[in-house]
Formats: sequence, C-alpha cells, structure tokens
Amino acid sequence: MKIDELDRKILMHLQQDSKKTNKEISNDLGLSVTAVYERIRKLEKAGIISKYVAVLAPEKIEKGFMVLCQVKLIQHKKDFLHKFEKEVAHLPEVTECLHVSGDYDYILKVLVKDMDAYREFMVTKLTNLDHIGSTTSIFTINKVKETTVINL
Amino acid sequence: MKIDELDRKILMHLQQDSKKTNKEISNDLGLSVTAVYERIRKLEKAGIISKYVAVLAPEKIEKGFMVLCQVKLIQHKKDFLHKFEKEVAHLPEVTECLHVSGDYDYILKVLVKDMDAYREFMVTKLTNLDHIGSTTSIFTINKVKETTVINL
DNA sequence: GCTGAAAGAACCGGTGT
DNA sequence: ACACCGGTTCTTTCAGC
Repeated sequence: MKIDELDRKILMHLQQDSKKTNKEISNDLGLSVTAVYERIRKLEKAGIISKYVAVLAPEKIEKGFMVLCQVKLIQHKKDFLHKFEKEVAHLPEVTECLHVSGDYDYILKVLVKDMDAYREFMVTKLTNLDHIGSTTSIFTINKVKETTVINL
Repeated sequence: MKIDELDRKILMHLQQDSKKTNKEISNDLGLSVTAVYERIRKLEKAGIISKYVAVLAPEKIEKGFMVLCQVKLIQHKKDFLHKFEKEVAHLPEVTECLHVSGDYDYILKVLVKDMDAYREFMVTKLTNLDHIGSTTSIFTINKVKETTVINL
C-alpha cells in the first residue's frame, strides 16, 4: 500500500494520541469525518497500524529500573538459538529481545522494580536458561528519550 | 495511588488493546461499565496510564532497519551532557536514548529504512553533534520480542 | 470523497452500600 | 471510597450519493 501526505498526517496524529477523534483529525486536515475514518480503516487493514495500546508510566507501577542485558550463548546451533529465544520471550520482565551483531548475541531490555528485583531475575530466571555463556548488564541512569512514534 | 487486582486486570487489557470497550472489560471482570470507567479515569488521573497510542509496523513504512548506537562523549561536563541530550532528543530517527553505565555513555535506538539511510544518518546527523567521542553500531538481526506491555 | 442518519460508546448526574 | 442505574452527548460506522 502506498500512503500519501494525508495518511502520513493521520498516522502522526494517532501515534501521538490514539484517543483523538476522527472529527479532530478531520478538522486539522480539512477532510470530512468519513474520509478520515476510511483512511484509518485502510491503514489498519494494510497492517500499517498494527495495534492500539495504553502506555503506562513504569516508575508509578514499580518498574522504574531498566537494564539492558547483553547475552552470549555457548554455542550457536540453530536449535540452541531457537530454544533460548522461545524461553526468553516468555519472561514478562523482558520487554524486548534483539538478536544482534557484535560481541554479544542478544540484547534484552529488562524492566523491574529495583536492583534487588534485577538480581532475583538474573539468578532465578535468566541464568537458569540453557546454553547461556556470559552476560553483561548495562544499567539505565536516565531515560533521555523514549517514544513509540516513528517519524514519517 | 494503590492499585488492586481489578485495576491490574484493567491495565493488562488496555496495554494489549486500548480499543477494548469498557463493556468488554466489565464483562471480563464482572463489574458494571461505570465501575470500569471510573477506575480507568482514576488510573489516567494518577498518571499510571500516561497515554494511548497507535503502534505502527516499522517494516511497512520503510523503517525496518533498527540499530543500537553506543556513544561515548569526549568530556563529561554537565553542559556537554546536557547539550548532547537536547540535540539527540530532536533527531526523529532516534526513538530511544538512554544514559547508561558501562563503557559507553549513551545507547541510542535508531530506526531507518536500510543501511544506506543509516550511513546517511551517521554522517550528516549524529557525528555532527558536538562533544562526540566514539560510536559503535550494533545491528539488529532479528526482533525476537518487542512489546510495550509491562507485566503487573 | 461527501452528507446524514443509525448504532453504540463514553460520560455524568444522582443514588445506594 | 466504591459500585450501580439511567439518560445525555459524542463517536464511530454505514448506506446512499
């Protein structure tokens, strides 16, 4: 699907605040409410808009401690990678797991309450997974920027 | 604000799909629509729900190339950090910027179309910022897991 | 793409526990 | 403080142009 300037503007609106009504958006674009409605439907059907979610404030629900955990596996056989990926995806503390280039195989984003909770996570969950070689933890001192908005 | 089991369930619903109606949620919880409505309002007022957003599929809008860029500054005077943070926050390609512990000062999440676009970003934007020492790029081979849902 | 109307959700009193 | 009912207002949704 090809998207034009109007679609782009609609997407920027919804990425920033999906509670905006079609009326508000239509006012901004100079279109009718229905036109906006139909464009959004198309963008949803095309999978360009993949979902609508509520974003929570981590620090208000005791998940203000963010750690990036670099993981190296012992071996890199397909089965090992696959098993690790499946298991790590099921850990609720892990909000992101990327298979990456460089010195490590994976980078995990881990959200927990504090250092104690992180230690607990490492000891009882992560280092219990099979095939893990080494890990290095990078602690977040400050979130300078954090957005779900993709520039169009 | 203290949140109870019902609040937690509401938050899990909305984190996964904010288009769910209060009616659907109330059915699941065995509450009235109004009760759900009032709880959600409280969670919003308390800032626990910080916003509602549409999530796009990066690969469908030519932003399927994700790079983590580790940045070291030359000096660490407060002014230098501050200036760097301000400038980097304005770059639309950067969706995340974390001040971190370890060998590097910052880790940036950069979303672009492809390697060409990344090179362009590095050459014309990032390495043009003041006080940058060294950078290391970590390329994403595969997104194993990526979610905005925080487990409660 | 638009208009206009039907369907449905959010929202807001007032009330009871 | 918490939950409920019932009605009003606003949005989404759709038929017809």
